[in-house]
Amino acid sequence: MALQTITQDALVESLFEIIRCHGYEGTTIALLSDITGLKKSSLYHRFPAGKDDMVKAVVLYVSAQLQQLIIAPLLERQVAPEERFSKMLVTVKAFYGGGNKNCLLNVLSLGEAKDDIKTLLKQDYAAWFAALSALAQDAVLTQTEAEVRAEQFLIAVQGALVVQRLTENPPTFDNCMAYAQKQFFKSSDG
Amino acid sequence: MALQTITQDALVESLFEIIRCHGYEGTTIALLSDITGLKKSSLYHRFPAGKDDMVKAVVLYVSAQLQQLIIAPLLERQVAPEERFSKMLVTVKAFYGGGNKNCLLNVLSLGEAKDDIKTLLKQDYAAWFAALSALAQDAVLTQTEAEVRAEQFLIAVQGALVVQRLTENPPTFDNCMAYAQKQFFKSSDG
DNA sequence: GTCTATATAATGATAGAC
DNA sequence: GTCTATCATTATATAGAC
Repeated sequence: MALQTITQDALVESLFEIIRCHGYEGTTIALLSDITGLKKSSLYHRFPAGKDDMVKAVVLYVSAQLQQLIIAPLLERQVAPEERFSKMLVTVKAFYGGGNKNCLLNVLSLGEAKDDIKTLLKQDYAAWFAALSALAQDAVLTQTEAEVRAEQFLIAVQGALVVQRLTENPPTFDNCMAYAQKQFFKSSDG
Repeated sequence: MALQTITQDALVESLFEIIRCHGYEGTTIALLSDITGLKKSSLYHRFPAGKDDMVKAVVLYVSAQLQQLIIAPLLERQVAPEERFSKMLVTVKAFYGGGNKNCLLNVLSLGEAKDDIKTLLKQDYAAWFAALSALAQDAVLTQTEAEVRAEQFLIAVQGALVVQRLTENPPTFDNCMAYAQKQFFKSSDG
């Protein structure tokens, strides 16, 4: 059998999909080995500190994705707020597989991942929240109201993912995102 | 050291708190033994089929709680819909410890719990959804709109729990519930 | 950098005394 | 019905050949 070869990026992407699906304690080194095709000792060669090292690499990868694909576009002030939001939704739907894939923030904040990992997750949430809040303020809302909308939207994302996983009813997430967009930009009184 | 003694109800309640906190794979028999004070073999005596038996007992216990404390009061048609909803919120806030405790439906739908357990979780969600939908129809909404409101509320519950766990920002859940109540009963135009 | 082989600890589960 | 003691399996992790 030929030696396995896989770039570090492709490997981390693969680890990400496994971890978001199985959670921290549900992800075993044997499972990572089986799915990536790399033997366990090879995984340890790439991540000397073991499982936590692998999880941390995945979290950092997701942080970078979040920053590039979601947060940066949200802050492009030359684009109209509604359009920035729409483009974010396209990315978000793809990122969560139309609501069929879990959010790492939910999955890893549940398990007994190390504190430094939970701090990174918290920072990811905060960054997304701040970008949404800034967008809402660009759309003429007060800071207070903008922060409420940002939080409500992120609650809708996490909640819809949980509910769709639970009910296995695929339109839930996409429907919820469409509704959330209307709510995000509605006039302040309603 | 004296023999441990604990009623089955108190034991299941204790198992519930451990499982909702640590998840399916994060909950080890050793941990259950440490916290309940019962030795591992005593746990197996009470739940001969092992871990899955324990989890199933917890899920059935939660189903009963949901039915008695949340669903039944929601369906008391002699009480005004707004009041039924308010009373549900009091129960829900207590049940989730003001947003500091996890929902078993989220926790167990993530892990690799057996299919019959996931079916029970699905039924719990469906029962809560149906009761909320009936309540919304009592409050004069169309069936379609009632079902949207019911789903939106349950999404808010699950999402707010995730976000509060993530941010460790305690008012999140209670604030979200207050907002959700207003949304649930607002007039149909939006 | 990947592999085979192995060490060490934790996990789910059982046998049998009291 | 609870306990001590133990088992078989799986988990994380390492040593060393190629």
